[in-house]
Amino acid sequence: MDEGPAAEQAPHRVKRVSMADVARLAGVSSQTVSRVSNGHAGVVPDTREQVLEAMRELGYRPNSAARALKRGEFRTIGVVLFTLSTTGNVRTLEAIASSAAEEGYAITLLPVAAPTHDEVRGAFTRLGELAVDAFIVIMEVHLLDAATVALPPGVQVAVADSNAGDRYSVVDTDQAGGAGTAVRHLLDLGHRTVWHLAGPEESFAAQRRADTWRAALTDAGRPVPPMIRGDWSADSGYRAGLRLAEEPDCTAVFAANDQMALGLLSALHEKGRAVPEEVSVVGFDDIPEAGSFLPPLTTVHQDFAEVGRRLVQGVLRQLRTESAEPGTTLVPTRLVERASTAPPPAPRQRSGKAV
Amino acid sequence: MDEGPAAEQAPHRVKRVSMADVARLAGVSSQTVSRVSNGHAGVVPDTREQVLEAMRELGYRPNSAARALKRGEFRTIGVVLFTLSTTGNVRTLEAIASSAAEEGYAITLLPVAAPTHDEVRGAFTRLGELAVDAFIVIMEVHLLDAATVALPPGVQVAVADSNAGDRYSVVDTDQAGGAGTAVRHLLDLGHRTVWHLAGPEESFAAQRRADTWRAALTDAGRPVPPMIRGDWSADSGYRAGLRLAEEPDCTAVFAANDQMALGLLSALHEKGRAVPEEVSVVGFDDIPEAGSFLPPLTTVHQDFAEVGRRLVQGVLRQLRTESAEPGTTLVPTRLVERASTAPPPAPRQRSGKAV
DNA sequence: GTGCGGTATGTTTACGTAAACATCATGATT
DNA sequence: AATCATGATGTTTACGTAAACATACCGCAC
Repeated sequence: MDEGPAAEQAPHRVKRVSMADVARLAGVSSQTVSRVSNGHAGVVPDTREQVLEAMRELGYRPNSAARALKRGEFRTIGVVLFTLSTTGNVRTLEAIASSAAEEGYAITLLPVAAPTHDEVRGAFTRLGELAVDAFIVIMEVHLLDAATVALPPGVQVAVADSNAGDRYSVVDTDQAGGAGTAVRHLLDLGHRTVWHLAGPEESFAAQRRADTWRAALTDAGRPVPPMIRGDWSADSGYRAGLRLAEEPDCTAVFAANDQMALGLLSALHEKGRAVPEEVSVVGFDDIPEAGSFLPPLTTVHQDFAEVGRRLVQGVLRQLRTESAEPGTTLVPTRLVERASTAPPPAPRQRSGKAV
Repeated sequence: MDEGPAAEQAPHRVKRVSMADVARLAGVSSQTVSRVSNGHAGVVPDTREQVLEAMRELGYRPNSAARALKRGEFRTIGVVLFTLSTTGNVRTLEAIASSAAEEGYAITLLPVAAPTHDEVRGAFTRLGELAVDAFIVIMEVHLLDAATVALPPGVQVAVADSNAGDRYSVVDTDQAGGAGTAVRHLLDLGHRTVWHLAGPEESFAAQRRADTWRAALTDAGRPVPPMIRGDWSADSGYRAGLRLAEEPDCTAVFAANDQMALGLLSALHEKGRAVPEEVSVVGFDDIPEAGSFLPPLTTVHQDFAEVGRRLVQGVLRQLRTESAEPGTTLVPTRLVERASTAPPPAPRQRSGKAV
């Protein structure tokens, strides 16, 4: 049987070992092999051992396509995202992957080249044909809207970075809580008001942080300085910093993420504005490097791991109950105080043209 | 046909639409549906339109499990990696994902919890059962060795961050070229020698960079200072920086990655050692934030996108030719000069106890 | 010893797709 | 008019697995 005539037929393609091959070698039916393979009861130890031995000898590996076809499930979750260039996405993805692995699920990545409606729609179409039981979307909601039409029915979805809690199961960091804490921290330190270096308009998270910043100032009866827009990059933070350095009134800045805070720090240093003595800076994210910035950055810590975990759990629960669970779950943040914040320079005069 | 008796049988499970359903509605055979679905010729426009209409109406999506079973391929590449916490891995993964997408392949992620032999072996076993045609491994070679036994035969592999070019198809950044350029840049600036802040021992890339650093100094007839070991993190760079700040002879440091360089910068600043006036620092990677460090970091740029692209192309080529292609492909680097390097402080005296 | 319950194992079938082969009409060629 | 190539479409089959059903065998109760 080792050198059967069939062995010659396809020299170029490695014929995979199937249950039938194992069955033949072990002298049992393929159903018995299936039972052993799936750990079902009702196989006498003697037979089981024979089958296992045959599997080992032939190097049998179950064919997942056939298995999926039979079972009707792939044990795989698709993850749609735009980019791996933001810390948040990467960390969330990492958490999703490990949570999924714990549940015996694999992750299939579906990168979307550009955040345009067409691209997103295309991605969803492909995802629909993909070997995936459910998926998790990490992107801005307004793009998701456009793609809704293409959302394959019956496939469960969970979403991050979005406010679509009315239609989907959304898990997100408590943006408002975090931003509020950041602003209040600066106010408590004695700053008259707080400037804001915001993320890009398209980002729900950025918008949420900005809204909260404005509300926190208004609630405290403080003036609201003009908002500055960045694009999450350190570079945009640098450019913003050059502008802010020119504002003598600016003693405190809340940056919407740590990368922009880094650029900001760089620009302030270049312009001779000392942090935190003259200007206090707070970031958002708490990336691992934040503690090594100059000065070490006070920032809002996001628990991306928890977001990822809940995303996976949510989508699996939906899968099991066969029902959607719209609603939003918020993961709390916490402020990590380091060395980039301090009380404002001096009991300044109103018009503040001193120095 | 809309309200057939079969409609009631399974209220809880969404019965997926199959080719047969489409065929019935369109009044053709399922083979014709298959032909339309795969864009084969030999279907009259009239019929084709009818089929497409039926597909649309029923929301037909091909079942990828059945397709994979029939075709014997999944059009999916598995990616094994330890962590998404290093820039290199993330950027490489991103490039892999988009290159693969261009070729019509999806990416399945297989995170390995801990870099132990058991974990790796387990990961490979799982990967063997996964719906994957080939895979790409991003990890240290000595761990790959242990797992070789479990490598499913007939499945093609490409590897990054390894020197296993004799057995696998390896694609890597030209570590030696990059490290050599970095060291020579500092030497050319007039520094007597260059210190090295190395990455962790397990990393092939770290080892390679360290070896090259040593060789470059030796070639130039310069003394080789003791090597300092970090673990890629900014934190370890900070700790190393505290030590280096105590070395009056140290005027130039080559850090094995940008994160460690960041920590180093932070420590040097804290200790009052000016960069680049007193100490020059060169990094490796050129992460997007490197330009915003204080001072902006001179570093070796790695083309991760190219590495990812070649990895995918390599593995697909192997898949098509059904043959392994051991060998190593090196992707060139280039030095990005920013503001963290300068000539050494002064024409110092030999014993250098000045200042 | 006949029948019965239970267990170990074998046989049939279906999952959805697509290759291979079969059929049928149409119109051109003899 | 008979033949044949051509193109459009239908029918059969196989991919590898696992559920459902079938069978064979064992020991025990009557």
